[in-house]
Amino acid sequence: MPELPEVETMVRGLRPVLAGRVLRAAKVSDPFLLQDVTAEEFERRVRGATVQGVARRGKWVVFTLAGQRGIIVIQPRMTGGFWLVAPDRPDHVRLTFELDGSDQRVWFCDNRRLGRIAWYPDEEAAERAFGRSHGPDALEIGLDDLATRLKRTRRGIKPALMDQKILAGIGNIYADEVLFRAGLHPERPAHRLTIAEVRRIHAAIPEILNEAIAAEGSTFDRNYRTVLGEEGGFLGQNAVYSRKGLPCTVCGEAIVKTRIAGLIGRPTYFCPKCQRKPTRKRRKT
DNA sequence: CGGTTACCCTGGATGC
DNA sequence: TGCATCCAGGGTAACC
Repeated sequence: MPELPEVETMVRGLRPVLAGRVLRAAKVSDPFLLQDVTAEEFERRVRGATVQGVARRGKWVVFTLAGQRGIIVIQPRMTGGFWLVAPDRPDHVRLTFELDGSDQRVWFCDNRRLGRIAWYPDEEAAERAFGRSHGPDALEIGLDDLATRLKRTRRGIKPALMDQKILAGIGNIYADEVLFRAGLHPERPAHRLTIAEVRRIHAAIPEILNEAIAAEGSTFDRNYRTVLGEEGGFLGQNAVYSRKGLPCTVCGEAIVKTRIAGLIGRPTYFCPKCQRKPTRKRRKT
C-alpha cells in the first residue's frame, strides 16, 4: 500500500530512532525479499554499522550507513511496514534490526511478501538502481518537466501518474485523489491534456500529498500503520478513493468505482460529474 | 517501442 | 462452521 505519504511518514518515524545509532545486528528472516544480495552478506555488511541518514526516494526507504558501509534500500510495496513498538514480536517479520546499547528493535514486516530489501555498496550504485525505474519525485517535479513527460505517452492520465518512471511516489489512492482535485477523468489521454489541465494536476499533486503526509497517510482495512502502530488519518479527508456510491463532497453525485485500461485489477474511483470525460462535439442535425 | 496483461504472494472479508 | 471466491495501497516480465 504505502505510497509517498505513507513512506514519508515511516521515514519521519524511523529517523529520530535510527539516525546516529549503531546497528548491533541485522537478521533476515525471509531471504525471499532480498534483491541482489544474500542474507549472509546483508547481515555481515550491516552488523556494527552506524546509521547516518534515513530518507525517502519515491516509495523507497533508504538507510545510509556511515563509513562506506553502504546503502540499505527497503521497498514496502503493498503490505510492508516498520514497527518500533510492539509488546511481542509482530507477525510476518522479514527483517530485524537490533540497536546497540538497548533492547530496542526495528522490525520490517510484510505479510504478502511483495516487499523488497536490497543493499548497495555506495550512493552511486543505489542512485543508478533507483534511476533505472524512476523519474523525478512527485514532490519535486517541475511543471515543464511533468508536461513534457505526459506528452510522451498515449495512456490514460491515471496510469501515467502511477508510472514511477514518469514521476515517483504516486499510487492508486493518491492518483484518484489528485485527479479529483484537478477535475479530470482518469481515462483522459495524457498526451492530449491542455497545459491548463497539466497545471491543475501539477498544483494538485503537492496539495494532496502534503495533506496526506500531515495526516500521516491513509489506513484502509487496518492495513497500514505508522511505526508506532497508529492509523493514518487521511481516511475521512479523501474525496473519492473507496467512496463508491457515497456523495461527491463537491456536487453530491454518487462516486463511481470502475476498472480502467492499463491498470488491470486495480480499482478506480471518480465523480462522474466533476470529472467528465469530454465527448466529441456533436454536430447539429 | 509503447501499451496491456499475467503473475508474483498472503490473509482478511465475503458469500454460499 | 466450513469452504470457495474475491479482494488489496506495488511492481516487473513478457507479450502483442
